[in-house]
Amino acid sequence: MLSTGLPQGAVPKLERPGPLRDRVYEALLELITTRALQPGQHLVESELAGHLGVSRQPVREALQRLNTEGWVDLRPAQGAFVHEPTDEEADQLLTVRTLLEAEAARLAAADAGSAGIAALEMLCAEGEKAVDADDVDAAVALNARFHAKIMELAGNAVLAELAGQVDRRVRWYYTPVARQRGHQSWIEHRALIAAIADRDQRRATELMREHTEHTRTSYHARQRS
Amino acid sequence: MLSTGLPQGAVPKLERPGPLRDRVYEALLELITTRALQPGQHLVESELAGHLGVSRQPVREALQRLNTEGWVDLRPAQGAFVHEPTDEEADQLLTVRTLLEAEAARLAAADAGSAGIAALEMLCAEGEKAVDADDVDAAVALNARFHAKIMELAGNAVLAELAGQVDRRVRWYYTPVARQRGHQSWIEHRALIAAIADRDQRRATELMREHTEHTRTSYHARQRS
DNA sequence: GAGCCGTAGACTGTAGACAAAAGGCAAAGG
DNA sequence: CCTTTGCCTTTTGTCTACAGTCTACGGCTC
Repeated sequence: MLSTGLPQGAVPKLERPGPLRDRVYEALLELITTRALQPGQHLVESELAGHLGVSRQPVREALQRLNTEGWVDLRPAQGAFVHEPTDEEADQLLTVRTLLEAEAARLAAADAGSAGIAALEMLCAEGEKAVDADDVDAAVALNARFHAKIMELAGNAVLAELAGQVDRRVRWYYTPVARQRGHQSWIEHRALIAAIADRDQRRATELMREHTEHTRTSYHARQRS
Repeated sequence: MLSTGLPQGAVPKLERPGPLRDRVYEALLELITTRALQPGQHLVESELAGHLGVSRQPVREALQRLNTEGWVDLRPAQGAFVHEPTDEEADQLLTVRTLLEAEAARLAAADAGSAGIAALEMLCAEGEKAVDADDVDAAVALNARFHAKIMELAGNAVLAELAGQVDRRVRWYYTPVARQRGHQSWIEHRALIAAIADRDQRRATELMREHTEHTRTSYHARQRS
């Protein structure tokens, strides 16, 4: 036990830079999701290393992680290429997302505390405000946080881990479409919160399923245009 | 077009060793799942490198991949430790597995061809034979192949990818328990095949759900002993 | 005797260098 | 004019070396 009277949280933990590979990973993921690196593009290690001011090694490790998570394709002895999502893959990903999110909604409904529900409602309110203000970026971010919060309330770390990755990839494909939907989305969120507050597992599952299925519908509608 | 008269498939493709990191990855995963490397054990890079006859680099890359997939915990500036599964985590993993497998069964029931069903029945027959012969290792392997086949029939690559990883980890936790169940398991498989052959999505889902839930029950029963 | 500080060892994190393989281009031959 | 072959450039895969950091042990002080 510390004998000093310092409050526990006051020590800023003197933030260490942390492993370089992780920061490279974050940077590359940001570049990919923002379309700065386009699908199919050839990623040259030395190039990225020079651009980021680090050695090739951390870049390599970051690329490998991105590979296992499906963001880049690592062709042996040839290099890394930004993954090109096919329509089929996007569809399969949406199927899985629906599954995971629906289960999360069910679990959240099973044991949601009033504090959690309050947090959801707050996020929802902010989201609606962002939509009204036409602040699309904020709305998208709040949407992500809303779903993440439900995951948190579900209390299943493994599920959250998988859903986090799937969601992020879905959002990558879905970004161009996201600007259409927006208002309707938050209405559905409201209904979902109500179901969770009522501890109605079946209704929560069904609402979340419909909600994510609407995403799929929007995606396909977009594809055709 | 080749002017030589060589038959197309006869060329053995002269198997190249492939990236060293992948083989190191496979080797380490084998060592972990077979309990040669016990949970909590400290994995020293240079040690493994020397033991496998390679440099530290491929070992590092393999460890990082194992880290992202949840097999080892990579504590910064301290090294890699074989992940220690907690009861809670095992339970969450089983929940997710139930979810994924049940969906796979539904999809398989939705569009299963007669060829696929025949393959399932063949695997089932072999599995029953292995159980009767008390060949536990073969039975476990065939069980894995059976579930993998259903995944394949589901025709969802993303789902298969996730389920493959989850399944392997579940099997890791579950291995000591596996020797109890065995006979009952294949009876349930038979029922599942019948549901898929009938294209009864609801029944296939439910049967697979019960089937994987039985695994959970066995696990918890084991825990108490 | 107990607790603290200093030092040494070991391991990881990162950088740089070398060898091998793949793809592209040009020149020679049919 | 087309095909094929050889070379060359580029990029990856692997190894070795060095610096930073954490842990553990031993001595020292109170």
